[in-house]
Amino acid sequence: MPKSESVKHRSGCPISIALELVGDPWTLLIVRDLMFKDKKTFGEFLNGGEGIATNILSDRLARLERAGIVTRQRDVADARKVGYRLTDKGMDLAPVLVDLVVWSAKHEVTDAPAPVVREMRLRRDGFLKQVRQAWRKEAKDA
Amino acid sequence: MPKSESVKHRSGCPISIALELVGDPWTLLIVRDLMFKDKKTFGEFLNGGEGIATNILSDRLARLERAGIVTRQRDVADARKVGYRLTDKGMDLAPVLVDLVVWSAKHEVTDAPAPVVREMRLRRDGFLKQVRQAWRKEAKDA
DNA sequence: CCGGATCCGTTTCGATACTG
DNA sequence: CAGTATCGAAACGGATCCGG
Repeated sequence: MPKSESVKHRSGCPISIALELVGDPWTLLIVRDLMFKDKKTFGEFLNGGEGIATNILSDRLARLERAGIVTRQRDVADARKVGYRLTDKGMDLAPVLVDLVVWSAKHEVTDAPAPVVREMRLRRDGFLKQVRQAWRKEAKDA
Repeated sequence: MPKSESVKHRSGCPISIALELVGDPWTLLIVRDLMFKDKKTFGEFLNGGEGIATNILSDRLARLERAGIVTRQRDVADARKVGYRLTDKGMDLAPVLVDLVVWSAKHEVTDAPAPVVREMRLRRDGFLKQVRQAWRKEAKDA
């Protein structure tokens, strides 16, 4: 299984997608938790990802760190605590996640359409800007 | 592993994503081949997906069909040939795929930035409309 | 030949138990 | 709290076989 697949468009242009991160469900869930929620620690992912095993979580966090999508840092106050944070590269995945949430809400998930989903769909650009801004703000606080 | 994961946003809204299709790399490749290229048949996916085994391909196509993302139909002229086609639900994945291609081009793939990627990024809405139109046209021809 | 189905050795996953 | 170790179960991939 190659990491990214490159093929020829009929017009002759390569259309490649990186698979190793999006090709895995757990990875997606972690990125989503980091992006749209306040989850930052191992334990929070454990409860939020709903059913992920500790070894899998550990492995995926390591992969994401190696891929430059998240950074890992010990809490200066509490040395036991470890915090994860999306990098700029990781935040660039926001459009993908947003589209995915919107698609899921339309076709798969039976929940009543949440206001957040409506905003994602109707004010996409604004929503993305807002998420990015919140991320930057959090960086300064830390 | 649940099919879709629903959690609470800090504002109290559920943010769910369907995982069974995007969580798998092969599935994504097949959808991409269907969407952006002319690939339609089993054999074309085999060569295009670059390295997928026949049993895996068969399984993924069946899953996609069950999920209502592709349809399967025998060629009326040549009974040996089988064609696959994206449904409307499948075409709704275009935004996700486009974002993914753009992200990959920026962060992962070393290829020179293709003109198609530029168009996806700079004229996103127009590109999506164009893809959808081509899909509709193909439906009429068949 | 095309479009798969089946079998099988190998790899990976994931639940639980355990450790610092 | 933040992970490792272990081990059975599942998925993968390669080859081969089969029906039209």
